[in-house]
Amino acid sequence: MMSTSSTKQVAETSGAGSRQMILETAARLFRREGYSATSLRAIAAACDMKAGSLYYHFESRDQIVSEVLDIGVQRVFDAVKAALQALTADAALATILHCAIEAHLRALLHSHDFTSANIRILGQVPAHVRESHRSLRRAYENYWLELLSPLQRSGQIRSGADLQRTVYFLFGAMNWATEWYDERRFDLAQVATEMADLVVLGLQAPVARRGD
Amino acid sequence: MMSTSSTKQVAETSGAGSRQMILETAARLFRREGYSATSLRAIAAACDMKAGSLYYHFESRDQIVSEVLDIGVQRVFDAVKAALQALTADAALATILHCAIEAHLRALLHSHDFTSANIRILGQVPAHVRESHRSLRRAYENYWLELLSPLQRSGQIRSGADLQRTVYFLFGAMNWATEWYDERRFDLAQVATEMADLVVLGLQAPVARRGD
DNA sequence: TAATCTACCTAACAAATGTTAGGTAGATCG
DNA sequence: CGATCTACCTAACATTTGTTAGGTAGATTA
Repeated sequence: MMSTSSTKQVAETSGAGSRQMILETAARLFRREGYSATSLRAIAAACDMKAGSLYYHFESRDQIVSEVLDIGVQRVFDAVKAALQALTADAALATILHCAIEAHLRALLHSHDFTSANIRILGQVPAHVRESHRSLRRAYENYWLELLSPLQRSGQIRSGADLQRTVYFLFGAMNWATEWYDERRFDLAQVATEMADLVVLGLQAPVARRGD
Repeated sequence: MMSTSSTKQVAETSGAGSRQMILETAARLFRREGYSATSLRAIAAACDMKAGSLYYHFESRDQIVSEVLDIGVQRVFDAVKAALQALTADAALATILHCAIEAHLRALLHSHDFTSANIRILGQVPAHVRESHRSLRRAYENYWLELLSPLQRSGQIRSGADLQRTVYFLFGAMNWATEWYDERRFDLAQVATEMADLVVLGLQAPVARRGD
């Protein structure tokens, strides 16, 4: 089990030291204000520090944002992998997709600034930062492709569906939730179920473009 | 009233007007670099001007970004409305959705910096700019809701689908294309067809969660 | 011709930026 | 005890930022 600390987050951030706190603060500000609008002084101030002190823990601003980006994808990746490993090997399309979608949405939306920050600022960071981050993103994308691929070969997904684009559509529908999801107005499990219903029905049925 | 308007009208309608050029340049840079990273000096330089000159045409940087945002949504809005007006009143779900999705994607992705800029920078602009832009976005969202609503009442869309969330999912899948679409690698009509297939099948079939 | 208007320009402003150099209180250690 | 290490601090640097004030060449108008 995890530690028995009553306030886990405080215990973790203060226990693991300032470095982790800086990363979490940076992720929160990057997500809310964007990349360029988040200065080192703002990050430092939110940590009760001064800007120069950040250089004790990091070599540059780019290194901070780079780590924030990587952590963001890794958290979603790990969450989805863990959720799917709990399924049996012969799980059906609907089960697999619902499980993966809910895990992705939960990691993305529930108090994880890293994941939301990743979605929002990736298009704003300097090219070399984005480049060094690309392999991890590619790996996560491939993970989804290899999740769907056997389902198409076994006939559970109609052969007409292009899996590459399907994954893009799915990522879009899920990641866009960072723009509208509000945990006070929506229930995450219900959103995940609705999205899974839509996609499962859209993928498994045979194509019938005219009439019904 | 219309007497000596020849000069004025030429200046207004010719694309050579500096004001329009500034807006187009700003949209292009906002899209590529993000909001905070695009300075007035950069916009001006790309127009062969100096930063101070922009204040002859605009009151502030906020006004420029505000107009860019509005134009972005308005272009997509107009394109979708025009495409749907070409349909007959009794068009089926599949036809309507395919038409609307293709129009949205085409306006979003084909050489329209305004539309892509809108998607990318909306989350980065100051709150009061985003606020003044909200009614237009809300109007476009409602347009889609009122597009789907009669289709659900007539039974073409299963009653279990929540239309509000469905529109969110759709916007996500479509708008996310700004992150991966490359006109050299994909065919827009095909992407639109695949997305429409997925969504139409997902919406029209009855919910059947287990087997078939 | 003289006056005005258009569409820019230059130059400066205060504030904010990432980054660096050097200093320092307090803990740890030989 | 003194030495070293940790984790910050202050103060400055060269740029860059949005914005403003005032100027000006050229076209238009009276």
